[in-house]
Amino acid sequence: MFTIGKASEQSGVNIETIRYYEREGIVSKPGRSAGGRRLYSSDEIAKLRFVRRCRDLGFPISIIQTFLSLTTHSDRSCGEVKVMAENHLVEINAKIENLVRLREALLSLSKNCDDGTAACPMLDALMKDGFGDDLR
Amino acid sequence: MFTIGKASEQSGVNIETIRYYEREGIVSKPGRSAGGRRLYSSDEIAKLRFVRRCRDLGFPISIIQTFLSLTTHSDRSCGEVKVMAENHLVEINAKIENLVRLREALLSLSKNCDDGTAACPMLDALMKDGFGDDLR
DNA sequence: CTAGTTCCTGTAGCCACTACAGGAGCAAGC
DNA sequence: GCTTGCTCCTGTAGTGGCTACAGGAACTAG
Repeated sequence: MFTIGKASEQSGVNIETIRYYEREGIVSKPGRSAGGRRLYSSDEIAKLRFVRRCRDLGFPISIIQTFLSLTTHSDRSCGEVKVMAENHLVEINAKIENLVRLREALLSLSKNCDDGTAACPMLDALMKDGFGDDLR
Repeated sequence: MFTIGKASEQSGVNIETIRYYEREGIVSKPGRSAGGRRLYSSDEIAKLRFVRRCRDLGFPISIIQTFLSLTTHSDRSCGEVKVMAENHLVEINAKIENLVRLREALLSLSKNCDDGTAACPMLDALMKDGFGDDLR
C-alpha cells in the first residue's frame, strides 16, 4: 500500500489531481490509514496511470469514465472503444488541420511585418475588412 | 450606432462574450441609449472583430490586449508584434507536433482493436506498464 | 524531542467563455 | 392604445480540468 505521494510518483498524476479525481468520482475512494491518510494498492495506481495516459492522448474525462466502466464488465467492449477512438481521431485531425491553416494565416500576416514602418501591416490587416473570416 | 445584437452579427462575437469583454476591460465601455442599451460605433465593432480574429488565430486575451494598446500608440509596434507572432508560431508548431505524435499513438493502439476478443487490446495496453509514458 | 516533510480538508482561482433567471425596453401589427 | 414577441439588461453560476493556497494534523529521521 502506498501513500498519495508515492501513488502520484508512480502514476504520473499530480497529488491535487488525484484528490480531484476522487472528489469527482472519476476514481473510487481508496482506503485510509489509522491516521486518516489515503492508501493506494498497485491496482488503484494502475488505474490512475490509465487515466493519465488517456488524458495524455487527449481523451476527455467523460470518455475515460466510459473506458473505465468497460474495463470492469468487458463484454463487447472492444467495438465501442474502437468507435470512440476513431471519433477522437477525427477530432484530432480536425484540430491539426485547423492549426495548420492558422499557421499559414499567421505566417502570411507576419511576413509583411519587417519593414519598420510605424503602422504594423499585420495589425492593420486584422483591423480591416476581408481578412480571416474563413478561419471559422 | 448599433445595438449589441447588430454588433455581435457584424463582429462575429457572441453577445454574452461582448459583455464579458466589457466587464473584463478588454474593450472599452460603449455609450448607452436613453433606455440604457449599449450602442456601438463602427470603430468599436471593428475592434471587436479584431479581437475575434486574433482569438481565431489562437492568441490569448493577454496578448490581444497588448496588440490593442500597440494600435493606439503605434511607434515601433511592428517589431514587438512580429516577436509575439513568432512566439505564437512556435507554440502552434509544438501543438501540431504533439497532436501528430498523439495521432500515431492512437492509431497504433486502435489498429489491434478489431479481433472481437472480450478484452480490448487498446485498454489493455493502456493499463499495463511500458506504454505511452513518452507522450509526456 | 524536535525539525522537517508529507498529508489532510476546504475553498478559491485559472481561462475564456456560456447559460441561465427574472425583469425591462422596444417595434410592429391590430 | 394594447398586445405579442423579440431584444436587451443585470447578476450569478456553471463549464473542464485542473492548480494553488491556508491552516492544521500526522508521520519520520536524527
